[in-house]
Amino acid sequence: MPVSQKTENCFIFALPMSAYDKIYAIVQQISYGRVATYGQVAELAGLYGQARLVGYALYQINTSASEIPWHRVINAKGEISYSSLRRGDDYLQRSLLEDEGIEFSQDGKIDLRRYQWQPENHI
DNA sequence: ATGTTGACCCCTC
DNA sequence: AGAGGGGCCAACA
Repeated sequence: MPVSQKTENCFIFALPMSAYDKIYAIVQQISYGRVATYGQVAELAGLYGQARLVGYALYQINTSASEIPWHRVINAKGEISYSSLRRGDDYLQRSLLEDEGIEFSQDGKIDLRRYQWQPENHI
């Protein structure tokens, strides 16, 4: 029984999903009080090397009242990615993370060794 | 149909 | 530690 290309790309999910849906599905799993990096989300979604796509996917949702914890995604340097395009949502992101007990260093960085989310191993 | 732009990442000086 | 460059690819003009 040959496996279709789409199914093969989608190692966690039974049905084919769009790249964005894969990204959202991963972000939804990030625990309270923890953070994941864009690259980490991409890789877990089966999109290795496409970290930029994660940023773009989150850009689509952060203004709407979404149940996706978009604020728990930061860059590989442990920083919030600031951009004027975000119209203040980047500053909101820091505030939301601090509300979850995450501490920032003086230069605005999060210690990934302390706060990075480790996904549960699935069988 | 190109060309440009990013909430990115990694490597090399 | 900071800059530069290549890779990535959907969205947009």
